[in-house]
Parts: sequence; C-alpha cells; structure tokens
Amino acid sequence: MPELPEVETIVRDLRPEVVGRRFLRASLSHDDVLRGVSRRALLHGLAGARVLGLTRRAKHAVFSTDRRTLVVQPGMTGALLVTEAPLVREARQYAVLQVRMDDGRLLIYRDIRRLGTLLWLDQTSWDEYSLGIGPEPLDPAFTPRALGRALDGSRQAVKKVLMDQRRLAGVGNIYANEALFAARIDPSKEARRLTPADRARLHRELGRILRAAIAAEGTTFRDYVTGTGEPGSFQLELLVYGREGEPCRRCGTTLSGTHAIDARSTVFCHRCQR
DNA sequence: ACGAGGTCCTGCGAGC
DNA sequence: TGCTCGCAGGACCTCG
Repeated sequence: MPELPEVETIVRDLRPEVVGRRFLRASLSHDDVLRGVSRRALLHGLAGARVLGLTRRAKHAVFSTDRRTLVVQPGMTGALLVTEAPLVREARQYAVLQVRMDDGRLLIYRDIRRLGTLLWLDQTSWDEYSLGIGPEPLDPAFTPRALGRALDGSRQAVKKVLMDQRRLAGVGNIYANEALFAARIDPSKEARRLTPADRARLHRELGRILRAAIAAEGTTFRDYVTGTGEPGSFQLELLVYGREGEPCRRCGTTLSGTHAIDARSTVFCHRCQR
C-alpha cells in the first residue's frame, strides 16, 4: 500500500524515464479513478503534453507538464511503471491508464482495486490542493515543534492524527504503527496528551523509519512494486505491522491487535507502549 | 468538532 | 471441490 516511502521510491525510479518525454496517445480503462476531470478532458490534455518534472507530495506522484499537472494517488493497490514490451495479460487487465511516450515506451498506471485516483489540475488548483495537505515529515522544516503543532489540540488517538493527511503528509497505517512502537507510545493515547519527550521520540523515530523504508524501497505486502517493477524489502524490518499475536521483538510480550482506532488494524505491545 | 459508520473496489483466505 | 463471506484500507462522505 503506497505510503510516503513507496511513492518516493516510485518517483525516484520513474523520474529519469519520463522527464523530458512527450506524451502521445493515452487510454483509460475505467472512469472511476478520475476526480474532477472527465475522461475526455484527461485524454485530450495528456496527448501532446511534455513532462517537465516528477515529484512526490504526501502519497501523490506529481507529473508536471507544459499543460496541466497529472496527479496520481495510488491508493491501496496502485502502481506506476514504464514498459517497452507489450503488456502481458495480467498487466493489461489492471492497466487503468496507458500513455504512449515519444520514445515508444508506455507509462502505465496499474491499479487492481482502483481505490487510487487521478487528477488533472492547473497550477492554481494543484497549489490549493497541496495547501490542504499537512507538512512533509522528511522536510528539514519539519521539526519536533512542527510535529507538536500537528498533534496539538486534538483529542483523537495519536495514531489517527498521524494518518490524517491534513495534519501530516504521507503517513499511513503501516508506518504509523511502526513509528508508535519505536517511540513506545500507546496508539490510542490522545494526541494532545503526548509529553514533550513523547513528541521528541516520535519525531525522531518517524523520520528514522521513513528514511529506512525509502532505503529499502518500500514495504511489499501484496501489490506494491517499485517503479521498476521490483518488490520493496522493508517488510523484513517491520516490528509490529502484520505481527499481531507474535512476540514483541523488544520484550517478548504477545503483540495486541485492535480495530478500535478509525477501523484500521492497529498492532502494538501493551507493555512497551504506554 | 468529533466519533461512528458507510462507500468505493477486487483478490484472497477462512469456513462450511 | 465450490461456494459465500469477511477482510484488507486511503480518502471521502453523511449522520447524530
């Protein structure tokens, strides 16, 4: 499930493949991934557009072009790939968007469950959209104080606040679970009740884990692949996510699981995280 | 403002 | 073996 490290990996892999390329013809297999743009406007807009840059914002891959900006949010099962060979059957079945480029290769957005979304925005709309997203946790400007501001005043569970894209960019269920375990914070603790020491540890561990996950090219549980089609390897380093009922790597206590926070699977050590 | 719950979407694994 | 059902969940929505 592409969160910040996964989308960062995809963007780094694809940037040299697409920047400077011109899009030729595009096709779309399903309309239900579009938000605020019609099939016709998207396909017509993409045809002939030159890619000026590819960046990441939160969990979005952002293709800026000499026309509008193509924003891809992979959701649960989305993947972006560049391919030269014709698509094999499995790949073709889930290829939602296919864009022929001027070097003959295809840029593919593949999404099995289609919980991902595609946007086609002008500069002003993209700026506004981006302003509605919280700070980037790997930005040098994201200090412990900035994390404090994201958590301040919220009576919600700290885990839910970490995953709230309006407050903080790019953190989803996997990395929220992992960061809270590493920082030894109970995921259900009210965000506003974190002590300064809690916040300092959470800031440090969140940054450390996101960087380590990028170095590992992301976490592959099911469908996620990098921009080159390879699985990531951070699943080998997960300490709590997916480990409910298994022993805590720190103290050996059986890890607990709950769906009480925002109906998302939460795994934690009730002994280490208080 | 907050929590709870529904919606989208499909593959997968459990259970019968 | 073949079926149904619940679950996975990011973002967004409505309701109370």
